[in-house]
This record gives sequence, structure tokens and C-alpha cells, in this order.
Amino acid sequence: MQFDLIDTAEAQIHALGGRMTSQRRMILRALIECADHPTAEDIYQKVKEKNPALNLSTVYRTLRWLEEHGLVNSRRFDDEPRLERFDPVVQKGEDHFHFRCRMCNQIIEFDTPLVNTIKAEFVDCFSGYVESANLILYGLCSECLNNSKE
Amino acid sequence: MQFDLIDTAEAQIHALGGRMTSQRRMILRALIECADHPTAEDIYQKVKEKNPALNLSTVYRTLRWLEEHGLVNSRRFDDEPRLERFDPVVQKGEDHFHFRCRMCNQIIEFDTPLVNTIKAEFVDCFSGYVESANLILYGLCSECLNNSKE
DNA sequence: TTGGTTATTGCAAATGATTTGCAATAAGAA
DNA sequence: TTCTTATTGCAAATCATTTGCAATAACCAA
Repeated sequence: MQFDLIDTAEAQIHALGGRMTSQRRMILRALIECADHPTAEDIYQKVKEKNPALNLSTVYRTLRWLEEHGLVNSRRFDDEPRLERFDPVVQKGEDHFHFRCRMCNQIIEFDTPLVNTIKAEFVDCFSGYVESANLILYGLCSECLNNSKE
Repeated sequence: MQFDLIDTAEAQIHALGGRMTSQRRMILRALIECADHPTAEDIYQKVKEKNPALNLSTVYRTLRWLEEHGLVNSRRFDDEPRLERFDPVVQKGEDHFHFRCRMCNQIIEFDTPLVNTIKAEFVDCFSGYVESANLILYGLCSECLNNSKE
């Protein structure tokens, strides 16, 4: 099943004039298998277990290329602003937003139509044109909230 | 009028166990005079014109201290993720959100109650507790949109 | 007003995620 | 298979931000 995604990605990469390499395949697979918005370093470590020859800068370059070509998204969170986290576009829907638990650092994805309402509201007030929105909520997830109640 | 704000800040700093120094005064004044979310470097340059002895790390330490003590807010924008921008809390309301024009890089502040609705929505779905929200819209401001229509 | 305590400063060096130059390698078209 | 050139590995560079340390200056108490 992941293999379908990899095949799809390969087709997309070719369509974009890129080449599918063993490194790219491994990086994509790791990215897709990682449930939770891995960093470049996370992916590097994961792939390295099986293939120690991989270089970290290859991971960075690959992720950047995939991002520039729309196959991957990236985010940063306010509690680790220098760290980029990645997200395959393939398997996820379009716009989704994020909640980050400040205790366990878990990231929860959610969706809401209200952001579109806010975009429209903004255009009503200021004119202009809104291309994208980045919304992140910070707080405690339900488990951490319960744990902290003891 | 800015002087009132500086006096207020001085009182707050003392209340927090800090000391008001000439550097802090200058940094605060520059921050308040800068309309538009300056970076540490912006503030450094501005203060340096009058007082060349100031050191950049003092600017960073001061801004960080002020932020940790709630007198200053900071943000990063997706188009310059490594650069921290600062915002005096004193003169601005509580929660406000931001729009950033991807052409002229202008930052527009706005407010909307809908973010609270989204917070509530999130809690309904996932339980947990939402402490804060960071919403940034990206696009073209009205001027840049008009300019690009020619 | 004067000390004495200690928060704050300036300076230089460290950090750390990410990027880049370059020569070597390998993917894919012919 | 061969040729072109996109991609890799490696090491070094970036660059905003932080940190250690000795010197300085705010502020509290006498």
C-alpha cells in the first residue's frame, strides 16, 4: 500500500523532470511511514538504520526539492522555531491545520471551514487577496490535560 | 506620549525584579517607534545611530527578557522562518492576528472572534485545552494586488 | 550619599539547523 | 551501451541567535 504511494510519487517526480533515486525512494518511504511530522534529522536517522551511506544533506536537498514541487509540506512550531517538520502531501487532504500539545509535543491535525470565513472577512475589510493560511493552536491534549489534573 | 509607555515599562520591569538600564530604555523606545514588527537587527541599527556602543547581543537578551516577562511578543513568518520579529505588548491589544503580503512584505494586523470559535470547535472534537492560537494569512495586500493587475 | 550586591552589559566565541561548492556517481533518454 | 546532466556525499560555509566571562552600573539598605 505504501508502495502505491511511492509509485505515484515516482510518476510525479518524472513528470516534473526529476529522477527517482534509491535515496529519494527511502526518504519518501520514511516520510510516509512516520506518522507524525518528522524532522529532516528524524528521517535521516530512520533511513540510516538500513542504509548507513545516506548523507544528511541529501535528506535536506530531497525534502526541499519535494517541497518546492508540491509533494511535501513543511511547518514550524513556535516552541521549536528553528526546526522544520515535514509532511507528505500525497496521502493527506488539502488544507488542514494543527494543534500542538505543549507537554507531549503531539501534533493533531484538524480541519475547519471557518478559516475560509476568516479569509473572506479579511478581504472584506482590507481588500487584497489571501493565498494561504497557517493556523496553529497550542495547549494541552486531552491525555495531558487529564494527567495534569491529578 | 511614548514616554508614558516607557515609564509604564519601567514600572513593570521593576515589579518583575529587573533593572531599567539606558540600553533597555533605548531598545524599548525603538521597538515602540518601529511601526512594523522589527527584527532584533532592525532595532540594533536604529539604536546604534544614536548610541554606537550598543551591542547586538544586548538587544537579543533584552528582547528575550521582555518576551519571557510578557512585555513583548514575537512572531516568525513562513517566508523568513529563521527571523524573529518583535512586537511591544504595551501599546497593542491582546490577541491579534497577522496578514503578510508576499510582495511588499507588509504586515497587517487584524482581529476576529472566529478564532475563538475555532478553539471551541477543536475542544469539542478532541477535548484538551487550547491556550493560544497563531493565525497568519499570506497573500497580496490591496496595493500589490492592484499593481499586479496592470 | 555611599557602599555593596548582583543584574546587566560588551565582547568573542559557540551553536545548530540548514545550505552550498565541488568532484564523483548514477538515472534515464537516445 | 553511451551520453548527458540530475543527484549524491563530503566538507565547509551560513547566519540568526545564544552563551561564558570579566567589567560595569542599577538599585536597595545603611
